[in-house]
Amino acid sequence: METIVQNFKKHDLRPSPQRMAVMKFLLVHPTHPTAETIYTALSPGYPTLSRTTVYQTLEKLYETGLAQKIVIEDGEMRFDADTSDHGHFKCVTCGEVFDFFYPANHPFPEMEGAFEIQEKHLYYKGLCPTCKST
Amino acid sequence: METIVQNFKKHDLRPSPQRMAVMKFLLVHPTHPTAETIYTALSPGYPTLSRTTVYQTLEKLYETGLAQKIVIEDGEMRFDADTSDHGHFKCVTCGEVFDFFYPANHPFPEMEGAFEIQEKHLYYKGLCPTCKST
DNA sequence: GTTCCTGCAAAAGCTTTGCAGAAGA
DNA sequence: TCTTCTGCAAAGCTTTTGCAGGAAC
Repeated sequence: METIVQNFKKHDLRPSPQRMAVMKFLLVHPTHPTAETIYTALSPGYPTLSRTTVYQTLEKLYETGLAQKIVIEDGEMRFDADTSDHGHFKCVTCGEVFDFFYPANHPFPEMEGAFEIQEKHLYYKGLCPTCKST
Repeated sequence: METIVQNFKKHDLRPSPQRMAVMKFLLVHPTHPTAETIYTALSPGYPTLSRTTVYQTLEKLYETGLAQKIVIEDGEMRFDADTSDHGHFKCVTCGEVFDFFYPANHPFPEMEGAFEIQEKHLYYKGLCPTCKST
């Protein structure tokens, strides 16, 4: 909790109750939620919370590097407070998104020419164990 | 041209003029166009062409494996007639999408457990040589 | 006082769906 | 005939923007 406030201040983000709630939700639910999911989950506790605030908060978290923005399917942006390098797997049947990790020194393809790479994203699609066996 | 017709028939797709035009556009323009880009480009030649047809055609091409569906940014689906394994790089400044290739035997992270992987996507973001030097 | 933040309402952008007519098998 | 395909219009969803009031610094 303390840490969240400190991280916010470090990035010139005011630790408003709404922002704290969104960040806390991401930390407690590492399920790569969408903005809508977060909004729906937090609404009962923050009756006046608006989607606008959720969207803006998530964008801020992404800009400051406090969260990752994940795009696997069009039309749904997901967020992840785990900003370490890791991949994502989306089950095409149940829609759930799983993490998968790899060593820090894992070789990634190089690019020819003078490209400046800022983000690397890796995602797979397929069937999760549960859906596969059904 | 002949090949396109044959590929279509192989997958039970009728080679309508509209579909041929979309497929041909993808082959001639390996620039990962969006549905809108394709629609805009083809409209002059097919005055009655509708977005619906473009969207449906692209979906069909994806389902039959004749094209790849690429999602990097939310809100824009891109398509690529090159269905070989390769990565994509999107320049955050100019928006252009570049291909990058890697050896067929390039090691990709493994997943623990009984996941059935159907698609692997790799994309980078950053600055392209032109935008970097500007 | 000035800047940042919230949230309502509206707009925007991309994609999908319903449906009727046309074309092909 | 029966299935597939096209395309107009409308709807659907997610996300963004304009703006006014409020809070923090």
